[in-house]
Amino acid sequence: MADETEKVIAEFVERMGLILQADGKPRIAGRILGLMVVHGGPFGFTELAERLSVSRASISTNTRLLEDLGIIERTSMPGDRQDYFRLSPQPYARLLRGIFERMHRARDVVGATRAALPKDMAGAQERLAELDAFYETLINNFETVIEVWDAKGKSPGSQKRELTEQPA
Amino acid sequence: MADETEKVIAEFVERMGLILQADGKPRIAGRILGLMVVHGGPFGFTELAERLSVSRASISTNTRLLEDLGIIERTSMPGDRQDYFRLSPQPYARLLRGIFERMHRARDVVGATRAALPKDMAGAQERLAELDAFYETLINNFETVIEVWDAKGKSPGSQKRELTEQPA
DNA sequence: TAAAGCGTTCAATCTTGACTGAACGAACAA
DNA sequence: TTGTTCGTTCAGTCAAGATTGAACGCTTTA
Repeated sequence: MADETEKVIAEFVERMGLILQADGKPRIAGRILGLMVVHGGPFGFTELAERLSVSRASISTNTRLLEDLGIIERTSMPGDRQDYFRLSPQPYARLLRGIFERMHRARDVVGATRAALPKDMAGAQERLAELDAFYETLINNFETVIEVWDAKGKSPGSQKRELTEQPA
Repeated sequence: MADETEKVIAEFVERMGLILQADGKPRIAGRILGLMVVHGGPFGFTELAERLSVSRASISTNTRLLEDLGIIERTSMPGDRQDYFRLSPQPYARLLRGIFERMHRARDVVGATRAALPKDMAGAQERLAELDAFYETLINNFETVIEVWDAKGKSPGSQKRELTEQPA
């Protein structure tokens, strides 16, 4: 693999780290995800630690985080007691759920406040209603995107997944 | 105003702080926004600092942040050399732009990587294309929401803004 | 049995960014 | 002029959370 290509990949992995970080997740989680996007194959636990020059403790924590989010899956190889990880079937839609749920929580806060505030605080009620409506449309729209994306993932067209491409 | 009401408001202000924080913005910015949502009226610079028990330096920094985002506006009162702040006309859609731009940047990273990577890395190209497409639909959808919301704000129906409600 | 490799956990460290206090210049008042 | 009230800036502090090293329990191998 060309030197230039290596550089591009390293850069991408790093940027994915920053992107996930901007999403409130640890940077290392993003780097792991980045690595999995470019090189498809399952990665071994130790291998991840080495490639990212990061402690095994971090790999343990962050793979579990990504696993809990449903973004990656833990697998195993026959005759090998190491854990392996690879992208989940619909990794990206899962990423969305985080944002989606945050919005939902925000709307709940607004709704609860609105209900708890006296009706005669007209100005406050009005502004809260507007904020509520805003989150409402936002959430509805997000729901649509997630559904569409999930459906797309279930279509036979993009179901292919090469488990062994590049021994990673 | 009832004691219970005060408590609800304080709670709301605090939660708005956390909501904005989850969005990568300082907590105090969220508290300022929360205060403005419940009490509509313009707030004086010093008043904000006192009500939130926060340094004037923080108010300076965070009002400017919100101002730059287009979420609040700085105004002035005749015969008073203090600065005053109030919600912008379409405050919530502005909040969105942050997320929107982050997504845009993310898609650019993916696109650039895809272009820089050799075409014969079929697996990588395919996965990057999928991620690219994902951000694409996401961005398109967001654009729609923002447009819809902007249009709504421009309709005469919700144009009312009570500048003087509650001397705050 | 012992030794090595595995993943997890936890206390400690390190990093990042929010927040503050103090100093400052500008505008106004006396 | 001096003194006060503004808002801003900046160096320093502080807090939150990411990351690590070490210890641990478990499983496999010899």
